[in-house]
Amino acid sequence: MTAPSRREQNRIDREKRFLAAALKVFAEQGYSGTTMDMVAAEAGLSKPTLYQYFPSKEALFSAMMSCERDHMLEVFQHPSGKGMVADLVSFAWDYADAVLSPDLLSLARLIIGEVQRFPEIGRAYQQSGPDRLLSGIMDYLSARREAGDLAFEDAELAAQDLWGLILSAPRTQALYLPDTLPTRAEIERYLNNGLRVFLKAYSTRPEADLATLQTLIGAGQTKRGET
Amino acid sequence: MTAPSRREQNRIDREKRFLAAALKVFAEQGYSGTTMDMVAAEAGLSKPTLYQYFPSKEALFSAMMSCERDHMLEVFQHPSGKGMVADLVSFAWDYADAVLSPDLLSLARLIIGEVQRFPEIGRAYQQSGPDRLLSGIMDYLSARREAGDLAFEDAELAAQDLWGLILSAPRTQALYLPDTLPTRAEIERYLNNGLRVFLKAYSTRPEADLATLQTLIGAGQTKRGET
Amino acid sequence: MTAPSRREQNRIDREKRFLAAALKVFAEQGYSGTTMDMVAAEAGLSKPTLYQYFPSKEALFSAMMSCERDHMLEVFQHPSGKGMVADLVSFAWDYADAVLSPDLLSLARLIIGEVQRFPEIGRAYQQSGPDRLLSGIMDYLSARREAGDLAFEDAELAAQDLWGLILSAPRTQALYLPDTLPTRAEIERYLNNGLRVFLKAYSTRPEADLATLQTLIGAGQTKRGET
Amino acid sequence: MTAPSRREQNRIDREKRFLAAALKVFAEQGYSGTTMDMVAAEAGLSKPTLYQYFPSKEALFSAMMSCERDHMLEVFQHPSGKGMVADLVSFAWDYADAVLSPDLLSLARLIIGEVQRFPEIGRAYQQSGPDRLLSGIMDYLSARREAGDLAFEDAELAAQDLWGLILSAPRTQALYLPDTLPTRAEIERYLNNGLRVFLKAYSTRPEADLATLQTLIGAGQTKRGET
DNA sequence: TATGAATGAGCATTCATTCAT
DNA sequence: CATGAATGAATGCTCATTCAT
Repeated sequence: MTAPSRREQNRIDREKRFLAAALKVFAEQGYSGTTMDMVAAEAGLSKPTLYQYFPSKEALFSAMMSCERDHMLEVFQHPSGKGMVADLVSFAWDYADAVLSPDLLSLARLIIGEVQRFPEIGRAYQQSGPDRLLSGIMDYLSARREAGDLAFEDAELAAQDLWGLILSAPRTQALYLPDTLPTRAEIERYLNNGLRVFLKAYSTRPEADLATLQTLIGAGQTKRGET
Repeated sequence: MTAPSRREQNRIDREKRFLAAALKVFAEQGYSGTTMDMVAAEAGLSKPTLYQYFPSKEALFSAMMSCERDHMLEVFQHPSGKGMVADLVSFAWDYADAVLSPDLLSLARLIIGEVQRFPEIGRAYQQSGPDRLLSGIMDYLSARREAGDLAFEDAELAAQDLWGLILSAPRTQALYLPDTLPTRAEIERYLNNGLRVFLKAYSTRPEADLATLQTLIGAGQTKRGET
Repeated sequence: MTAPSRREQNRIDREKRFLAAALKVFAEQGYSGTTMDMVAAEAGLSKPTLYQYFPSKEALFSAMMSCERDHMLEVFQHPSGKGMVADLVSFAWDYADAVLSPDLLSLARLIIGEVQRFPEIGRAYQQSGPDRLLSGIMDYLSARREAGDLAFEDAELAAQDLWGLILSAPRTQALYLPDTLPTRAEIERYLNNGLRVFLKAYSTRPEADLATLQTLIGAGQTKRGET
Repeated sequence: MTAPSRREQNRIDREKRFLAAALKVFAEQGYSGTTMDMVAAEAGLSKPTLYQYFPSKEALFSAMMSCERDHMLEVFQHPSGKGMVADLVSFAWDYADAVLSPDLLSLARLIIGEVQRFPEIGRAYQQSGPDRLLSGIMDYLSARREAGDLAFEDAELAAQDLWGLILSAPRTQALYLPDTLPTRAEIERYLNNGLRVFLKAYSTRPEADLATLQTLIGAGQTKRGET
């Protein structure tokens, strides 16, 4: 495993700069609204250099999307070990932070807006983002079913229910209203309510879990630090 | 009430043709990706004629959006009178048919993709589409709470939960995968599951309602005709 | 000589309206900057009607120019009979009023600006405007030479000298500075000075004539009413 | 003082080519009649390249005008030292050559034709062309008055008289008849006559000066080489 | 006859892409 | 290798001109 030469390193740096610039500009302006000049300028390099790294606008777009797909994997968290309700609260906040972050929302808007022209990208994003997230949830929920904490037949449906209860409303709204991100308080409202419904429907001992949830809420443990 | 002259009628027809063409092309290509030539060609008329009706690309886009917003109001249904579970099943299919129709999905993708450049349009769509739908659900659920069938504190959250349980998953997927619309069977799966969870969490007599739901499902009454 | 029918009269009226509109718009916007829509709108009629009277933009332009050429003939005055100096003063003011009128200046700018593309029009204007004016001056000056009041060999040169002394400076300036027409006082200054030089150079009794001029100036008879 | 790099030189060359092309095409076609394609083609370069140098048609027009205004300053001459009459003859020919050159006439027509749409340009031209020329004449005439050769009160009027006597007629005609420039003989006729009238009116010893003028004319010294 | 409506051709301007340095 | 400079092919929009009513 030889260390990359200085030249090679330089090359990689530039590529990253172009990809970061592309992400920013494409997310802000959309595919057709983005010009190669904008990307080059944002990267602080020249247009021919950009073309040396990516042979066309479309290639740049695809490469940027692949790159983002890779980045997205890092969202998933491990259970805290403080019990299911605490785990779910923790997961929920992690998902909310990720899914409602301005950057990811911009990216999602971009993909949704361009998906008819680049169907592969929609599929790729679906597989690497939502699908992976969903399967992470599924794994956890299945483990809890094994542990006797939850009861359900179809883990996928249960996971989708959790996601839908917790994040569907704020995310849909955030997609349509880019200048009014939900506040922490609003997120908390959706989150607590969603978890409550989820536990009512899926917990094997709903009263206890709802009480625990209430405790966590009362203790302010569901609230995260303001930005 | 004079009938519109032939001239006037012609004018209205052409305007409609342009708006329909604009909807199609904008939905397929996005705002920047759409050219006035494309719209004119799709409408079977010439570009200067298009400009006689709409003074700019942006005006055409806005007019098309207003027009679509007006169309969207017609979705709402009245309760069937056959009981709450039957009502909910009926509502659910109506919403699913509307929300998952290719045309409305295309329009939603367009709006989401352009919302950073046209924030007003996102707001307008939110108000005339989702908000109105949500308030329709809220009204019905509140009535049922009055009737003692449901129990909840916050009608808005309850309505959002219903929507999120039933349609969040297929709609999110449909947004990302434009060429693979969910089948009726898949929709049915989400729908039945969502209603089950909703009833478990919100019904004042969950067992009875779940049984009713099961009956409706067993009787195939939740399935609608294939396209 | 039958009177024109009402139809015919209507036709002539419309033509005049179009020509007047064309004069106004062409003078303001230049040839290329003028659109047939502008002319039709200014005339309060429709574009096809305009085309019924003039088969093309160029034809309209030429017709308007011919029409204006005909109008220009009416400027010339007859001697007042109060003596040469009074005549010259009177002529000078008449010329100044005509040549420095905003409308004629606009027309002159239009012709000068378009003369490379429409050389005939420059020639036509030259013949019907300046040339005719010049020959009027020549006739008067020649008569005065016959009467022994003036001495010169070449009447054309004498006439051009008179014109150049009196109007060259304010007219040149007015052509270049369309928003600052010379005031009556400025015109008077050029005019009195020009006449003085002319008389010094051409009069057979310069002292007497200069004294007369001084008298007229002193009596304020060279000043005309302010606009 | 570093020499400009080859790149820089190239840039300057191209800019000059564009400006020269713009002068030619604008002068021939007027502002609205000129297309950026024409200018680019005349310069032998492409339209986008033209836009790289000048961000808009209007900017190109203004830049060209500024450039021409700078060129105009070089016309002024110094007295020959052979006496006032010889000086005036020399001046007169210099002015005539400049003012009646096809290029300057074209430029003047362009400015006059566009001055209503670009009033600043008319003012700028007036200041850098005619005003400067006039003040040069005024200075010389004032010096001669100091020397006792001329008598007048208002130097500006005297200078304008000189200009008007000498050049008003041929220049006015040349503006209107672009394809028939005055011949040298015609210019000479206007010139000699104008100087004669000027000396008659302003010289302190008219007979002597007129005789000198006659001598210079007789000696053919007022004639310049044919083009 | 007069006009609302329609359009082919063009114009200012921009963009993805390539070449020469 | 990196870049300033160049361009063919659009793109939004307009105009002179024509048709159908």
